[in-house]
This record gives sequence, structure tokens and C-alpha cells, in this order.
Amino acid sequence: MAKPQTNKEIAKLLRSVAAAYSLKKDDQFRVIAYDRAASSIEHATSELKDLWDDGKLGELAGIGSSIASHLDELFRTGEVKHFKEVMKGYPPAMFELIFVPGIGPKNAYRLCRKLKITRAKTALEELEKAAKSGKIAEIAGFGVKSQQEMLKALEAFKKGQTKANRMVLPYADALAQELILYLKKCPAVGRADPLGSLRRKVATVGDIDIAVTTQEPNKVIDWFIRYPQKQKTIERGSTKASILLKNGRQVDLRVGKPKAYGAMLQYFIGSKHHNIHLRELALKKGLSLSEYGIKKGKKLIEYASEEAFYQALGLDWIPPELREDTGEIEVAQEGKLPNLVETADVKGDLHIHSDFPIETSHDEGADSIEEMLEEAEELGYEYLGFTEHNPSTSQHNVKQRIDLIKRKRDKIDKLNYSRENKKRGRGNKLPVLALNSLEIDIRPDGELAIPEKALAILDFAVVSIHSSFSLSRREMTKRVLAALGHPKVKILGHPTGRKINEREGFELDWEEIFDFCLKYDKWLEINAWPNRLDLPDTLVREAIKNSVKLVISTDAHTKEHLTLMEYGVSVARRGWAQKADIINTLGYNEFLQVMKH
DNA sequence: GCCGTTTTCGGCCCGACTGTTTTCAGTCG
Repeated sequence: MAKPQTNKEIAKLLRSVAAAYSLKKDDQFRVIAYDRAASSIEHATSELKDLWDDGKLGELAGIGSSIASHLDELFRTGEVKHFKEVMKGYPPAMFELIFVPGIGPKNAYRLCRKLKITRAKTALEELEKAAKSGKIAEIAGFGVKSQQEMLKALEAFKKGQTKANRMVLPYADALAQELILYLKKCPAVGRADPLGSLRRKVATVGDIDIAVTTQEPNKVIDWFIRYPQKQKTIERGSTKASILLKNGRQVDLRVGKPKAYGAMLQYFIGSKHHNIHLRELALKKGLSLSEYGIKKGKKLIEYASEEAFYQALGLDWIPPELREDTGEIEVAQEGKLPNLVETADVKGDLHIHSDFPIETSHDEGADSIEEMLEEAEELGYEYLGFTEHNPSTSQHNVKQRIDLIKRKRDKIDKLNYSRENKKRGRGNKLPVLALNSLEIDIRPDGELAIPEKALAILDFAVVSIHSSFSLSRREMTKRVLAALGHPKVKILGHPTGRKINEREGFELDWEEIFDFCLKYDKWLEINAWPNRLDLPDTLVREAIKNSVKLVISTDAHTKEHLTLMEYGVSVARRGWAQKADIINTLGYNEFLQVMKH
């Protein structure tokens, strides 16, 4: 690998070092250490290079003085002598093969040796060729079956490399719900729950994990592997099974008894690192944890609920969204877990697009202001902020743009007036009211894409970046702060600009942004759009640590989109947000107060 | 190699499944 720079590349390098160590018989714990460092880097909030710049490498869990100094060398010189030394004598090709599912370090090494595959660049092709010509089955320890499996794994791996290989949360949700419906048709199935990263509400989901309670595990597993959407069975045992769906997604099933379901849920929700930490904690108390319960010596104690399971370890029940081993276990020990925000706490949506003809060059909404207000009524909201994109600057002069914005002001004022009177006549409950806003482009120089005069017509403004994504971190930060500086501007929309599976976000100096938001009462948006989920959860947590307030918005373009709110709330919860951290949990009158601040 | 409300030394999560095996290694989550 030529000079690894990104977190992904560095993690890959550390996994390779771990693989090399695992072939040396001396120290298997070093392998674990390197693997752990790699996954820590994969999950890191910020680019490793930035952490290194700030001298904060050691803050990442699993990175101690030794690996930190190796990474220091990496950033200074582009390579690490020690890593080279460790990997010396092994064919470079094997450090490509270890990333193919099903192939570990030992087999990768054996395959490379026996088949004389050395070059990293062609490793996958050469292995595929060998498999097709039947050469793998001839190697001791391999057979026809493993050769077949390897071929399939290689094909899938190659596909996965070209296309995005994780699902966005709502898609995974829908897939899981279909499966649950199917499973429930089997009389032997008791409870059936989607778990894993889906239950932890991670922004992207790899596999679908499902747990089922039953007294007849065999019947359930038989039923499961007959799922009509199945492409093939990956494995089938007496307690678990995995299938591959026709759409290429994997589903893992676990079955267990109802009276031990608590431990099963806990085990299968994960995360892996949360579970490892929990098991280490248990060991210190002389206990041993597994998916079946808690062992004290030889005696296994079963738990029907997760609450009881955690309680047995001296912990409060930890919401799944927090289970990433980022301090939640320590906080649970102190009994100081946050009371996380819930969808029911939300009183309004502050980033939505109606079909009002504002003549924007961006995308417009499909439903009218009235229709969206009616829908919001159903959701129990008190207000909606209408934030169509600003009128196009190239198609209109200043006066035309001001006129368009005035027209929307009039429309909203009349609508609010009539709705208020109509509803007041019927009962005392206030109707959902509309706020007049816009989502305004931030130009590359930080200027806003509407005239100064037009800003005065708005109740508040959301500003977002929709162009020139590749400015430097410094320039981008200056750009955003300039835009946020206008008094009417309250919210930075989709702050990182990332699109999941499409593009990385741009770089910002978050400390500077947080300071500014805190000082001038600006709010960062958690955009609930499925492939945005932006701010990302890790930055939500940083923002909250810095006392910065947030809003959760759907960016709805139809009235149905308003229900995407739950996914934004998931992000907030994963960022440890409580109700008080989220501005749009305020009622209408309180919101008006803070908006004018 | 990492890490500390048992420890700065001496520990380091736990179990299932598969394929190729005659009792287990490798891989995965």
C-alpha cells in the first residue's frame, strides 16, 4: 500500500500487521492489540491525521505509546520500519486475501505459499483463477467444498468493493420488518426482534440480525431457511443460522428460550466492543458472561430481561444506542446514564420543503404548505419551519427575489391567521403554525444567496453548503462562520455535507464552530434524511460536550417524509442527546423566545 | 501491545459452525 493516509487505509495496515503477528507463534495478545487499534481507528470521530496534528493520538482507545509512535513515524515519513520488519518474509498478496470473508491469516498465507501467489495487486485474480482450475482443492486442508465457497466469497467481495456495501438504516429496517412478519407466521416462534447494529440504530447496517424465542429451535430454523427471498444458506446449526438474501444481504438468526432471552438480547445487540468490555468487567467480579446467561463457577443463572442481566452486573440498563464502548459502561456504574431524547419529545420540524413556487434552482417539495401542516397535526407537532431553497440567483434580479420571498411571507401570515381563528372556534388546542424561513445557500466566499433586505422578511434562516465542497478546512470554516454570522441565521443545515455511500463530508474546524455556536446562539442541524444523518452521531456527542444546542429536522420534500424524524432522533440518541439539548423539543411559544435571541 | 476502583505486572471475552478431520483449526460475530 502506498503511503496510507486515511483512517480506512491505516486501519487496513494495522490489520495486516496483526495478521503477520498471528502467524508468528510468540504473542497472540499482540494480535488482539493491533486488531483492536484497527477497529478503534475505523470508528474514530476524526481523521487520525488531524488527531496526530493536535498531539491527541493517545486519546483513542487501544492506541498506546508503542502504536502511537509507529503512527507518528507513518505521518512523518510515509512508512513504518517496524511494520515492514514484522511483515517481512510474508507474501504481500496475503495481506490482500485476509480481507476476503472466510479467509483468515493462516489460510491466506497457506494459499499464497502453495499457489505461489506473491503480488498484492493481482492476488484476488490469481486466487480466483486457481479456484476455477481446481488447484485449491488439491491443497491439504482444503477440499472441493471450501474451494467453491472461496470462489463465491471472492465474487461477492469484488462486487462489494465496487458498490457501497452497507445499507442505510430505513432500508435495513424495512428488510428486517418483512423477515419478522414471515417468522411470526411460524407457530413455534414467540418473540422476534431485530438486533445488532440495526437495534443500536447505527447510520448504516451491514447484516440483519434477528433473535427469536422458542421452545422448538429446530422448527424455527427450518422455517427461517425456507424464507422465500433466500438465495442460499450460509450456515445452519442448532442455535443459529445465516442466510444470504436474493438482494445480496446476509441475515443472521439466533434462537433461544424465553426464560434466558435477556442474555440473548444483550449478546446479540452488541456492540462487540461493548460486550467485550462487559465481559472483562464481569471477570473481575468472578463472573463469566455469555449469550446464555451469567456463570458463577459452574452455575449458570438465566435472565429473562436485559434489565435483570445488567442489574446482576451492578449496572443500570443501557439504551442500545449507547452501546459502543465509549464510556457508557463507566457511566452506568455510577448510575448517571443520560435520559435520552425521544421522538415524542419533538414539537416541530425546522427544515422542510413545500411546493410553494419560490422559483429555486434546487429541488422543490411536492406537497402544499397546507397539506404539510395537516400532516404535522397528526404527528402532534406545534409548528413547522418552511425552508424552501432560496430563489435562484441567476434567473432573478434582486427585486424579483425579494418579491418572491414577500409573497411567501403573506401566504404564511394569512394561513396562520385563518388556522388560528378556525381552530380556536372549535376547541382550545392551538393548531400547528407555520414559520417563514428558507434554506439559503452559502456561497464559496461565505455570502448568503439572498439579498440582505430579504433576510428581514424571514422568521429565521437555515444555511447550507450545496457547492464547492473541496475547499480547505480553513477556508470552509471561514465560509461557514461568515454565513452563521448573520443575525437571522439560526441553523447550519446538514453541517458536514456527507452523503452516505456517495461522498465524504467536507472538513471543518469543529472546535471553532462549536465555540461560535455557543457564543452567538446558533444551532447545528441533525438532518434525518436517510443518506445524510448529518451531523453524524460522533459529532453530535462532541457538540453536546461543548454545550452546543441542536435541532433535529427531516428535510422533508413530501408530507410523508415528516415521519423520518425517528431516524434523526436515533442519531441524537447515539450522540447522548437529552431533551434539553434539542431546540425543537420546545413548545411553540418557548421556541419563538429562543429564536429571537 | 494495551491497560488499571484487584494490578505499573500480569492479565487479556465467549461460544457456534464448517470443513476436513479422526479430535481440531480456522473464522466469525
